[in-house]
Amino acid sequence: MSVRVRFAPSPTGFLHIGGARTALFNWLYARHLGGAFVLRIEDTDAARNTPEAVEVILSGLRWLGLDWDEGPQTGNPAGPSLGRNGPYFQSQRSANYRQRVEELKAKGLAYESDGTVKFRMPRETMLIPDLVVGDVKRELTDREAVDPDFVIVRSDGQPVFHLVNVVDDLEMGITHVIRGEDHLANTAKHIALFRAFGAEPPKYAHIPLILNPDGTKMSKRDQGASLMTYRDEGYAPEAVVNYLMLLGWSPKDDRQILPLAEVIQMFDLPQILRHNARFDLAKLQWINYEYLRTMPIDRYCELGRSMLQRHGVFLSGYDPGYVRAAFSTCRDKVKLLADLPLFSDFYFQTDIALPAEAREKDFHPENKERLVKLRTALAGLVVFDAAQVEAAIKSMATQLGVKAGVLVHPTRLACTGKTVGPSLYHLMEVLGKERVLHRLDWALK
RNA sequence: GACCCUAUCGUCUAGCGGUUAGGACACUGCCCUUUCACGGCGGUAACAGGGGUUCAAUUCCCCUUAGGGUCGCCA
Repeated sequence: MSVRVRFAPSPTGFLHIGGARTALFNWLYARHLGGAFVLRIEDTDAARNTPEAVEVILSGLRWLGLDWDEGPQTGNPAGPSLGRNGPYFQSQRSANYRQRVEELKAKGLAYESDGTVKFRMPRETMLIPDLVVGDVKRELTDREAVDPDFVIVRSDGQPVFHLVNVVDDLEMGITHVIRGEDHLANTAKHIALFRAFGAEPPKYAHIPLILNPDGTKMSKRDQGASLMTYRDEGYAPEAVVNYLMLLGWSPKDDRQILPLAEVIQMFDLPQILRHNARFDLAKLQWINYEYLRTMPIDRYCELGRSMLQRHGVFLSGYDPGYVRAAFSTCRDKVKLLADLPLFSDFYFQTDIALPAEAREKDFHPENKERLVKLRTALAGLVVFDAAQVEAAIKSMATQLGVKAGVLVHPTRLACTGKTVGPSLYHLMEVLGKERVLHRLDWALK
């Protein structure tokens, strides 16, 4: 039988970074085995469910590149979906749950109590086989020893998570449940439910959780818990995926940057580590930088354009070749795409404003005299490329008996309005002679 | 309170009885250098503690400690 896994998030309005990793591991396992990756929306809690909240999940998964074989295509519960095992919204499956509850009641395995329906949980130690953790013997807790039965239908008629989760996994033919370790203790309930339906439970794989840097549980409110903040701050999705897969899984050969295709080949459940991992932003940033500087330049431009746009810098009026050249000079200086506007916006401005203190420090009369001479030299260049510009500046410095830095610093300020940025010579080449001379004139006024 | 999981540098990890305990991030020294970076060559840094088993434990077992999770008419 072919493998079927699922990611079953609840639409809370955002996609948790830990949920994203759970989705990733499910996806990886499905792709590794050529199985199906099912997306199911657990929207039983009507109060906080909106189509928008579902869209957040869908767009998060799409952003990461985790495509699903079955599941909704939009946030609309009644909308289009992929696959023949739907509906994929629990809010659309009430009839299934009702029928299953009747089945349990008919078998004497569920009963009514205080307006609810409770499941008759076996009063015994349960063995939970787990592909990651191994066999777990789950004894009854003190409270369960008193009464192990649990509610499966609320007094308002709504079915509870444990019930719907099991019914859906059963009816959707899920073979492997890969989920966070926070569900491990609950699994005894789920196994009992499967058996009550006369079905064999799926294989379980409980993966460790992602903790905050200080080792506490990462909850919704914690900094960095939402996947989308990484997109907004300019992380490349391929880098986020790479980082996430390294939390609890390792290629065991010391590599940190791994092609996804290769990971799909290697990935398997038993090698997943059993202990929780702390989220390390510095490592993510490093990985992100590695991707940023090695990805195809067109991909880089795509990410860069949308980042600048979000910062109010519009590039539609500029030649694509110019934009590409401009971004190229920033590539190995910018670690986070969010910093790209700071490094590149001067390429897309007509007038450069000099900081007030720079006027006094770098454009005092003596320096202005030198810069006028440099301006003349630059104006005389036939080929205005980085090598020629560098040669011109250095020879002018020699001629004036000063260090190159004396000319370099003010020239950078005149061209970019900033003290940091791409390599000066290269940035001047990209700007072109005309813009450079114009900016020097402007600064020397 | 009960139950469950876990434990190698600060962090992510390699290790599956005998290793100078390896790599990466971070930190840091030097070099390179037009800013900022990159890069190159180094450095600091770990087997939580205590018992066993064994000729030999980071590795296997037990206990303690610590961290995390679960015991809902949340999911």
